Amino acid sequence: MTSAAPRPRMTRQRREILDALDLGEFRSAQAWHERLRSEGSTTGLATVYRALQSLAETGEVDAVVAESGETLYRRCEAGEEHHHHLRCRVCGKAVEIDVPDFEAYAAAIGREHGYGDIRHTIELTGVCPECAAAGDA
Amino acid sequence: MTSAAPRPRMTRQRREILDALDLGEFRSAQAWHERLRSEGSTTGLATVYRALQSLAETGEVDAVVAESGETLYRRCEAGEEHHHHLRCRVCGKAVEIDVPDFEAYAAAIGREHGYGDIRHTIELTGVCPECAAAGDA
DNA sequence: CTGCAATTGATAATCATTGTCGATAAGACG
DNA sequence: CGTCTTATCGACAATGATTATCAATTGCAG
Ligand SMILES: [Zn+2]
Ligand SMILES: [Zn+2]
Ligand SMILES: [Zn+2]
Ligand SMILES: [Zn+2]
Repeated sequence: MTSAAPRPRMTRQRREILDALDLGEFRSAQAWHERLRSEGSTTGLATVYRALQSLAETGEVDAVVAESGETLYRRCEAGEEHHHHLRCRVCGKAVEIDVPDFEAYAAAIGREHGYGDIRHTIELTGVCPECAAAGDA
Repeated sequence: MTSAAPRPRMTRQRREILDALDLGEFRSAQAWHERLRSEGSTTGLATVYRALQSLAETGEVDAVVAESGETLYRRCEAGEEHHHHLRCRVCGKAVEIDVPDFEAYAAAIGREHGYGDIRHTIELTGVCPECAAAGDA
């Protein structure tokens, strides 16, 4: 039923974005754009937004909504399953964590209340050792 | 250390907002404002934003950031402790849920990775029975 | 009752994100 | 390889939520 997903064209811009993603932590679309520009890329901001959104939909990158409302993106381990992060509020450095049984637990709670199509969000944030030492608290 | 919190003045506007909050589900600041207006209130939008923010800081109302980036507010049970919700994506109806030991679990994971000042977010969303029946899926 | 700082509200300003649209270039096909 | 079709670009305008301004009010301490 879902129209055959037409795989995106491999343009120079998309390639650059994928590359940049490889070495980074959670950053906003604008931050990724700035980084690209600082590396000499001429890719436009709107293009970065579009690419990140598309990548997030296919699960190739993780997206989290910060308290400020900005959406932050990060490249995940290749072909990785659903998972969660412990992220530094200061520098964005993230660690993937394991939340055993939570998936099943969530579904059970939903059933218990008659809710269907359950989805969940678990975000852990803190201050990493480096940032704590630097006192950027 | 934290400057003595000067309790907010009890103005007509603040009272109205508190009252409206009593009977509601998760709604955006703008939605709460519209509701007030429809009830005859003349309270301004900026005031609603300010009141909700202030209430969220003191924990008198819960605030969650939707995927869209909007912040949604809801009045919680009086004097309630930290807790989490199972919320309907369609109508906003929410149930408070219990996530045993997660607080301790989160702190442990943080310690394990050297992260400090751990905070967490757990949001469960689904479609409530009524909305499922109505097929607004 | 007075005086003044906290609060309000209409409005302008921000800021992230999305839409527009002519120009460009993947990539299918021959 | 050339062509052709059309997804994708990018500069810029538009949107929508939230915040800042600032003069006018008004809790409320004294
Ligand atoms: Zn850090
Ligand atoms: Zn999960
Ligand atoms: Zn609550
Ligand atoms: Zn519902």
